[in-house]
Amino acid sequence: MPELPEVETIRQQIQQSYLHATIAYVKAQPVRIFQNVSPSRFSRALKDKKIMAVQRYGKLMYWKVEKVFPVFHLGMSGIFISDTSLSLYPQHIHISFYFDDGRTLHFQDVRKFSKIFLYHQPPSFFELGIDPLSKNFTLNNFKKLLTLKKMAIKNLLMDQHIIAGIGNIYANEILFRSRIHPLRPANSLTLEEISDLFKNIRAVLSDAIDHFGTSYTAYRTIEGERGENQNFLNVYQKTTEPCLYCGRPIQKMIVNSRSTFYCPICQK
DNA sequence: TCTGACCTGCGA
DNA sequence: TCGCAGGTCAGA
Repeated sequence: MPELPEVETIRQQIQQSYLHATIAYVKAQPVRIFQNVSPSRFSRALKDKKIMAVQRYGKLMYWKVEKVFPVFHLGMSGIFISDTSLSLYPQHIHISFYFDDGRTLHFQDVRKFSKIFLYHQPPSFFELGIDPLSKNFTLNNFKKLLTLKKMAIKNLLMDQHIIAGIGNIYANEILFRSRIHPLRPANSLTLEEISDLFKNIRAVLSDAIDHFGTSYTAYRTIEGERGENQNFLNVYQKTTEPCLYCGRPIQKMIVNSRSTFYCPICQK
């Protein structure tokens, strides 16, 4: 599920509602999503601790909980839901955070592709590429990432080791807005195309955050509400619908085992 | 570079 | 019943 805009929406909501809240205790179920920590150790490490910060890097969200740092990768279907919306989604709850003010925040994941880590120092994310909404993501740095890379531009945009945060929905939308064919080798883009693509990466992701993310299937905000960005998509899941620019039908193909939507007329 | 595996639910 | 779904990784 969640790409950068959905994770950022969730991060903002958790920060708004739970920053400086104290976790009284945690109930964590024995599921495969725990990576470098057992559910019981995870629960013990957070008990009676205060959330000091809620951060995001790429598709990862992490909290500073006094001296420990839980890190959440939401996989395809991970969501956080508050106790007020729990009745809407009561199944597949893997972690419940009980706060000392009586509130509860639940982590749910139907498909169990999420990954939970716990660190005792600030995570570095050295294995990930540049976060496209960070200060480090400059046009010059982006140019350097593209040169010498023969791989298809869509694969490059989705490669988390190169750029951290873009998934299938937004890769499709960014390339459509930039009028670049998904299979173009990255090193074949002109300077003008690179500049346009750079702007559109930030614009598409920022617009999606403004719309609280895309709810195509599972994604919900912590209050159980759908995002709104699905109402603003131009190509994703729009096969046979008319292209915004030329009116010819949007087409679908498979790239790197992922459904890819594009306009064969406008995207060169 | 590609495929299958990991999971569950939904719609055709 | 089958294919597909916002992700990632190991192995061929």
